Amino acid sequence: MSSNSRFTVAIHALAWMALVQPKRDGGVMTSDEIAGSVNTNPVVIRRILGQLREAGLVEARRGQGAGWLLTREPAAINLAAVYGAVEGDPLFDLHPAPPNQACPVGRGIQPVLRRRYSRAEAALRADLAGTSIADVLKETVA
Amino acid sequence: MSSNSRFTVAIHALAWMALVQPKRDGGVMTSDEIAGSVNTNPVVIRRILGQLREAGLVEARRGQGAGWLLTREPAAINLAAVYGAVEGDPLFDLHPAPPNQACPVGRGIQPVLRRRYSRAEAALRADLAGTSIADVLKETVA
DNA sequence: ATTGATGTAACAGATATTGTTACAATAGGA
DNA sequence: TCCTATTGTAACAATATCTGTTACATCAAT
Repeated sequence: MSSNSRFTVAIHALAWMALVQPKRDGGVMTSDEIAGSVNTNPVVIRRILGQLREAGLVEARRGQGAGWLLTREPAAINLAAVYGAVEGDPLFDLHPAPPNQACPVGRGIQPVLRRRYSRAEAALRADLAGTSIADVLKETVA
Repeated sequence: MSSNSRFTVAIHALAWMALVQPKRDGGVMTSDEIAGSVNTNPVVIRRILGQLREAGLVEARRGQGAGWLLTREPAAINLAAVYGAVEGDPLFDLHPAPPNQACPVGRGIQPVLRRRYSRAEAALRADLAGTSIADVLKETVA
């Protein structure tokens, strides 16, 4: 599976925000600062934080003194929410081309796989839900 | 996540082999026949069945009258084994470039994520292990 | 008005995926 | 021994995705 690192970058950004934000007046952090910790380009960070914003996990201030803020306590952000925010597509694809409808397997397998895949994905999310950004941060700085 | 359809193709091929093989003398099926049901090119099938062969789930006969055979009962092949056979890469990537080692989060987060990701992947596999090719086939032809 | 940040479009390079052609290797059977 | 049907695999094209990058409009506090 050609994977991607958005989940990692999102968790890293949130963990760093959780660490720094309380120590800072106003608490805003810029995409530039976050990019410095993740070691990537600020636009990459803005793209990913934009997805987290749509999911309600962070908030962006604009204008002078702008930046990003967590909207919840780090302990109230779990990895399933982060995963849902940055990962839109289903984990497994079905057939690239529709299977042969003249074959009993080709005709019947897609709904079976769809159900099965969504159960597997639910199991993955349930596991991810057991860890929060606060948990990740605590382990990371330990 | 840029996904792929190898898992789907593998399950489809195995389910069809499980359906047809018992009805056939010798039981071998060619990549051409399987490609006809999946609706793809025989080379795509041979590539994927090759991975299943390396994992010991199927066997290939060569020469005249060659083709593919299941090496186990369909009830003894579970989806976690199929997933393991066709999906080599980890589910989630870490950082594209090493994070900033001067930052406490950048320095400490990778081992935490590695552990966490491998736990999530184990949860996924555990769920997949609960379904066999026989289960898929039964639901598919129902 | 100035300033410093977000939001987003556009593009390049790298890589993955699927489909395809081509052909060597294999082994059964005439 | 030769013919034949199939696997095994390399090579390539088309497409898509991912990451990084430049560029610039938008925004709001000072």
